[in-house]
Amino acid sequence: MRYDFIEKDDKIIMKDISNFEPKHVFECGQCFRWNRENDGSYTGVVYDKILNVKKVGNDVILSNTNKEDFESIWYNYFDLDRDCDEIKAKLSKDSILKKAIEFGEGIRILRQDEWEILISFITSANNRIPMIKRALETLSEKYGRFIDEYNGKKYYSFPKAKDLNSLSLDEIKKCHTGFRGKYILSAANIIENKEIDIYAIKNISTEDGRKELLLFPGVGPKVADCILLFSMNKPDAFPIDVWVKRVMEYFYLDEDTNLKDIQKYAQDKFRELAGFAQQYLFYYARELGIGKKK
DNA sequence: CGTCAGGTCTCTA
DNA sequence: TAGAGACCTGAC
Repeated sequence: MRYDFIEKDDKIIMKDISNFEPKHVFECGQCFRWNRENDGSYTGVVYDKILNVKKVGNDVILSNTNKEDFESIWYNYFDLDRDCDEIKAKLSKDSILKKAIEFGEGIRILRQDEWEILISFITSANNRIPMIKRALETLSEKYGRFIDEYNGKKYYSFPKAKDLNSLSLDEIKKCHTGFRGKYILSAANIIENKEIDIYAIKNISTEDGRKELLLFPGVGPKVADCILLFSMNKPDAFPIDVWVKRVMEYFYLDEDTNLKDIQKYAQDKFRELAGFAQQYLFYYARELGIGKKK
C-alpha cells in the first residue's frame, strides 16, 4: 500500500498524505453525488456506503467507515495506488500544465461505478451542474434504496438498472431529467436485456470501449470519454467539454478549432496521461473562467 | 421574457 | 463528412 493509515472509532486517518485535496477531488467535475459540508468536508454516497472526507492539516480523515471498507472499497475508489508524483513530473514538462497542476494540487481521478457514471454523464448533456445533481438525487431518492441518516440528512443509493428498467418515460422525466429521460430509460433497458455488458468494457482497449459506449443513445464522444476516464480506469481518454475546448484553444490552438483536431492534438501531446491532463486543465479553466466570452 | 447550460441527434447539402 | 437547429428545464 502506498499510504499508511490508522483506524480510530469510525474513522480512517491517512497521515501526512500528499496528492489528496478533497475540494479538488470532488469539484473537478468527475462526480455529482459528493457535497460540501459547513466544515469544509465532503459527504458522498458510493454503492451503499455513506462516507465523509475531511482534510485536517496534512491528514485526510475518512469518517463513517472502517478498516475493512477502506481496504476493500476506498483504497480502490480513491485510486490510492496511483503514483501521482510521477504523473505530475511528466506533465509538468509542459509549462502550462505545470501551472494547472500547481493550481489543482491534489486532484485524483476516482474509480466510480460504470453504470452510475453512464447515467450521470448522459444527464450532463447540455445541462448545468446543479440541475444534473438534482436529477441524480431525485432518481436516487425515488428509485434507489434508503441507506441511513447521517448528520441529519437522509442518504439513498443510486438506483440500479433493474430499478429504472420497469419505469415509464414519464416517471423518469419527473426526476428533472428533461429530454435525456428517454436516453436514461433506454440505457437501463440495454443493460437489463444484457445487450451490452457495461462492466466488461474496462477490460478492452480505450478505442474499442469508446465504440461500445457510443451504441447507447445519448452517449456521444464527450460522454463516452467521461465514462472511460471516470469509471473504467482509462487515463488515456480525453473528454472535451466546453471548458476543455476553451482552455485548449486559449493556450495551445486557434479559436474555433474543431473537436476532432483538439482530440488528436491532446492525444498526441499527452498520450497515456491525457485524462490526468484533462482534469487539471478543466479545473484550472473553470475555476479561473479561462476563455469564457463576456 | 429571452438566453443558455459539462452535448447529442437529426436532417440537409 | 460536415454544419446548422432542436432539445427539457429552470435560473438569471
